[in-house]
Amino acid sequence: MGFSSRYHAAEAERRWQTYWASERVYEFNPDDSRPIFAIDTPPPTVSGDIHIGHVYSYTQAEAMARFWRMQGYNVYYPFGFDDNGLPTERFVEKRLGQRARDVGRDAFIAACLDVSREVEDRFEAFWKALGFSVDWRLRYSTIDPNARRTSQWSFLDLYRKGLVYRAQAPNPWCVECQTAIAQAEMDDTDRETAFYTLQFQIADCRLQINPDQDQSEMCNLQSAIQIATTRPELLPACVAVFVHPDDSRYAALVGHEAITPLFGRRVPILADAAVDPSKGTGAVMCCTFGDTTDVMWWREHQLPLIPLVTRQGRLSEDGSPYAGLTLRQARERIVADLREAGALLDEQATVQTVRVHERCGTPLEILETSQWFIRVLDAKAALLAAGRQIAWHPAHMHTRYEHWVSNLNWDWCISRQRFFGVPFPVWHCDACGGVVLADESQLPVDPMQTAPPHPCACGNADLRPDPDVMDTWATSSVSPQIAGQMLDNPALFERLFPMQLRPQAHDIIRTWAFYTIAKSHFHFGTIPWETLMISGHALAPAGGKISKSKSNSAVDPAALIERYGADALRYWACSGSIGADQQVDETLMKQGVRLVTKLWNAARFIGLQIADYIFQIDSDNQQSTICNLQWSDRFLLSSLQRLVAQATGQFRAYDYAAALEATERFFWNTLCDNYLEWVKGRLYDGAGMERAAAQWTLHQALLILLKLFAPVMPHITEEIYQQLFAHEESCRSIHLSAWPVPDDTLLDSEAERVGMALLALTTAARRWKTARQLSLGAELAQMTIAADDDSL
RNA sequence: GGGCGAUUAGCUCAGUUGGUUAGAGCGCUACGUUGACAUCGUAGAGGUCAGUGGUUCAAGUCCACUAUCGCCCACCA
Repeated sequence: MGFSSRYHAAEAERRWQTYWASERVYEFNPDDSRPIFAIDTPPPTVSGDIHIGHVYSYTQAEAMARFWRMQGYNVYYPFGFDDNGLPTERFVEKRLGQRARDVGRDAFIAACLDVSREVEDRFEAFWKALGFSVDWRLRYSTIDPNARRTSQWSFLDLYRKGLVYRAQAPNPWCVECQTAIAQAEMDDTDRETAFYTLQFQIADCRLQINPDQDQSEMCNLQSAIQIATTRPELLPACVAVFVHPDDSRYAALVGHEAITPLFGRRVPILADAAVDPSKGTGAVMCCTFGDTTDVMWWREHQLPLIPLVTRQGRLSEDGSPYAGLTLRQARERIVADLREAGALLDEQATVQTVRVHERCGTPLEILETSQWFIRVLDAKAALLAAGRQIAWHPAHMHTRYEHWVSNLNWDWCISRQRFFGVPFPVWHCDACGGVVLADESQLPVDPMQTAPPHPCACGNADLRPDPDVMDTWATSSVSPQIAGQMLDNPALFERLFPMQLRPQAHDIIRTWAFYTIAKSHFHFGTIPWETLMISGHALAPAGGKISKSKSNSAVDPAALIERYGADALRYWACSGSIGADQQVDETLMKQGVRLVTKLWNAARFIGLQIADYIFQIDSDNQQSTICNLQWSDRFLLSSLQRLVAQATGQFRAYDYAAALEATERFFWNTLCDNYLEWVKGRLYDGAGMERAAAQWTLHQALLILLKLFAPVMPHITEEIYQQLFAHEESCRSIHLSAWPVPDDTLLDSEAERVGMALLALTTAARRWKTARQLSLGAELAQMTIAADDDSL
């Protein structure tokens, strides 16, 4: 074998990936008695291709998995794909160029399964090409039978614990996707709209006139009230007008009724402190439902409900004569008619922030629908407490969780009126309004295809299957239970759970992290993992978010592997600090390539120089070598022990980036630029123990540095390790070898002082030569140095 | 409106519990092919650490305020 003059990354990386697979280097062994380190891998959403952001985030976690494996843990490293749910449905709809409801339930589900499978295989191939140490036997998807079964088990468990309920309630609704959604799935966007001022007549206003005052003025003042709105199309659903209780302009009107223009509906004028008197006219109409304030007023003041907007986003019969129109059409017509009727007093363009569905950008409506909810609002305090038991890296990300939980104001709506998801294991009884749950033995079950286990308690056997599917997060929030094989292998799960690590990006703290913590709390009263490792985002080279649709070779992961190699791409990913966003920077990838080359060349040289020593190593030989270490050897070995201690501490604190930087600095500057040059004389011309001391030192340094680099650059380190050290350590792979432990007997502060003096001497000599434009190889007649260290 | 981050060399970023002349890589300038490496090496130029005020013997680091940027949340009639 031996070292060729050049390292061919593409060939070597493929070769080692094949070797790792055939040697089952990363497979979890349940019979291994060492402590387990279980990782709750983030299953990427199947909604597009791999992008550089995935590489950034996943690689950082992968390097940590390698570190813990070398620390002696029995690493459980599964990999999942989140393919069930709306994101995948939207992706597939886009591909098919057809809406799900037009394709048909069964055909659409089949298409989703096909597309998911294809995308997941591509992802897996990519992660393998990046050298991921995943145990691919543990691959799962959130639509597979085990995931569906676990998810349905979760539902049944929560139902029995009284933590899930079905309610007819106002809830955010997407008219584009035609489904209910949860609070966590809402985004904000600005849109241009108009602020309309409408004139409402006051009912029976003449009866209110005080005969002692000027009649004409009084009548003008109180015969009408002006309200400002951005949603005139909701006028048919107006159920009240609100003013602020301290607003003297309207005080006299509170308790009376206004009449909606065009529709002539009498609605009460009510006072509520939630009204902002300075906004618009200070009087606002309450519709069912324009926003969450309307919902609050509707509840608190027990107002009637007019279901104006249909699930398709059109006006219902309650909007007659505008029934059947889309919201947009209705707005245009109603505004025009208001204008004609003289009820439109003002119209001003304005920019308004509206809530939209994060998946499609469509403004959300609030509809009263029948949905399943999980009671999270009651558990805020417990969920905050759970969050505090988890170690967050970086720590400040915990604050986001705290704020999200503290500010929750909806229970978690988990039902979706969609297709590609986990069905509810439930049949409804229309006779008594009760439900029949599936038996656990039936799971996973599709109630549309399977008969209920028994008739309803009321005797009715004609049950209606629940047609909905679960929110995708309702399933991915049990990823520790899915990945940990809770139902198939409870004994194993017992050992895996709570898991040690959840890596994920910061944008899904409010969803995946939160929901997983909630589920774990509800099911088991425990936290799901000990540590949360939160990654930042990769930013496009010019700054800003990576657009998934943009195909740019500077951010195309496959092209980057081809151009720089997996190790170099990993080097870039791991140079970004934990939790910090980082621009995609090809100069860092080039730096990674240089580091790989430098490692190769240094190893090639060291390998040659120590070849005649390696084979002699035995304890006697090693002992006498250590006794003959020179100042420079002792300097290098001593500072190496400090490096090991430092890098180990940094890895343990999830600061892989700092560990990498320190290791690189030591390797490049201390070892290559200086120590190697110092000992060349001894290596070439020295003899006996003097030479052996340098050989042993180089041997130790290279082996330890390879191990410190191994989590970030698994291929080049394996390549060198296999050539020089694998036989000696009797190890199949550097990645199964033991992480170095600092050897305190090698600490030598005096030698480090001498080393610093040697460095100063070296630098001075180089500066002197450079100033005279001499080659660094030029011989110097003599050197004197005013060193303050007389031990030289 | 509230919160969390960030602001350090032309660019991308490090700067640990406050401690001499603030670092790295890239880029730039000059030089050098020395028996691992030109995908290299050496040396150099380049920063009033966003601003103001404060605490301290000592502040890039701690505190307050301000500005700009990013993200999260709330409001959004």
